Amino acid sequence: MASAAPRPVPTVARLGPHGDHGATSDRLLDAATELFARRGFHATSIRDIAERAGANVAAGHYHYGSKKGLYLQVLRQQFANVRSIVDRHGPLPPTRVLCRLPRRELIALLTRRVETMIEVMIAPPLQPHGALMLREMCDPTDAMPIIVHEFIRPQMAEMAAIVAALIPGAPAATVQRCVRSIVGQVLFYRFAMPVMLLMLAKPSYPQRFTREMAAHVVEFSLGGLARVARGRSRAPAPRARVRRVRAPNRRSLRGR
Amino acid sequence: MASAAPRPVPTVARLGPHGDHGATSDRLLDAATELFARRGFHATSIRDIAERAGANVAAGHYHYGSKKGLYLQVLRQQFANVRSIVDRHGPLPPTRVLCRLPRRELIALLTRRVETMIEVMIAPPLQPHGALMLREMCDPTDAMPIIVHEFIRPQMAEMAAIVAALIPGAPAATVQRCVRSIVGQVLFYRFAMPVMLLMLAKPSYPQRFTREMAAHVVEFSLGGLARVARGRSRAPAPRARVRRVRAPNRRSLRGR
DNA sequence: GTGTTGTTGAAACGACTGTTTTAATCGATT
DNA sequence: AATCGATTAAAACAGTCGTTTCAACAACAC
Repeated sequence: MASAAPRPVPTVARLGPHGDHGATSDRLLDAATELFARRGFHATSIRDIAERAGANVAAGHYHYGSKKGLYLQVLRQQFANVRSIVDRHGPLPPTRVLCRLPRRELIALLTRRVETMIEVMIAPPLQPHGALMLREMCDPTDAMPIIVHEFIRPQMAEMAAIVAALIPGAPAATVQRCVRSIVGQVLFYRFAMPVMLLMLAKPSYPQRFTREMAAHVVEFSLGGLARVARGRSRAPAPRARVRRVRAPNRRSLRGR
Repeated sequence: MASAAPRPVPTVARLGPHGDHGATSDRLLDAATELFARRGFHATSIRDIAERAGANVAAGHYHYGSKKGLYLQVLRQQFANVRSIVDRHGPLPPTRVLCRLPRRELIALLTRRVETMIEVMIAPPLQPHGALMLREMCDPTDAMPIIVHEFIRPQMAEMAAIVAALIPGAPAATVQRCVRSIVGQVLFYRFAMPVMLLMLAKPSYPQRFTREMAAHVVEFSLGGLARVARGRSRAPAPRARVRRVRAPNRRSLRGR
């Protein structure tokens, strides 16, 4: 593998203490990726990472400045990976072309995006992306803009273009809501994975399951889009109020 | 405060070191709830909790045995709260009655469930439930069964009953998938909240936003349900395969 | 009063944390 | 061969961690 794509000429590889291509720094990054994804930032120690990488405790600081620096580098690398996968679709046709596409092809475009998302985030073997992203949702760090810029924004922008073409004339806010409905359906299976696996009594999602998942999300979403598009041209439907119910007094629930 | 609602008769309050009603143990639980939700288990120290509760470091162990014991008690209490809110709807009519309900009323039932979910998990002021649940999805602990049993299972079971009535004759697996699509749409706004707020450039969801959120999810879902119900009686649609693309070699992406 | 029981306070325990220091090692250039 | 820079290794740094110990304190039973 590595021999097929040889390292950048080592004679030029003098980039100072940070950012060079020593084998140790790679092993550190791999070990850190694995452990940060599995246990999280706080529960992972530099010593754990060093041991798993077969390196010294000081190596982390030498190559990445600090634990947080290493963490940031892990996320940069991981979401650059994700971005490169997403970009395999090639650029989406411009909006004016998209709007003239037959519905069948629009659906195919949407389907491919949904399938890619499932493949990247949900289908086993699980990649570190999902766990790292989920952890960032718990404790946002400086890496959040990376995730948004490399993964979420492009993914949602492409979907928005397709959705806009599927429900022509819909206001931008409506398109955004629909995109979130589609993405939300997919991400549920990743974010609520522990719950789902516990309820399914399985160690991981079966292949059949992820396959049917993609087909269902597309089907369900096409129905949703159709109704949203139809409803817009008929009733404004400004009902539905979220009632504001306070949580009950804590003490009244304490003693068993 | 404490004088307004006097403690349970102190002469009987002899329940052993754990599980009594001392004011300290309550303050500890409140402080722990707040901090565990905000910073997570590993990033929160017993000393932080004790300080915030105005108690000694030893108090935590005295009342709850260990840090993990305190954490578990926090989750038990919080999801008992959630359960009691969800149960305010009163029991759902049995399935055979549900199936004979006019469609309008079924939609009203679904809407109420969606609104409650949004209110409990998403609408500000944010309660600790959401953060604690999200953290459990990152690092499942012994508290997972509590969450599933007290919150997820009943919520999804009720939705399943309503959905089943809305698409009569649909197989159970289809109903389950639709329920997950609905719940997923809602949970997206909680799980991806940091991303959403960053993209919206807002500190929290505006009231308008959560209100429109509920209306949209219901509309979108009704469309999805309609299409899934219709599609079932026409085409089996066994297409859509998740392609299995491996992540690119890490090294090829490293050096900037 | 004495004794008992449930609760709190201060201090200390050993283990582990991220980080720094210092010296040794390696490879290529001069 | 000598020199220099980049890298690695071992040890120590000052803190913090969860937990324990033990003395003091309060309220009650007798």
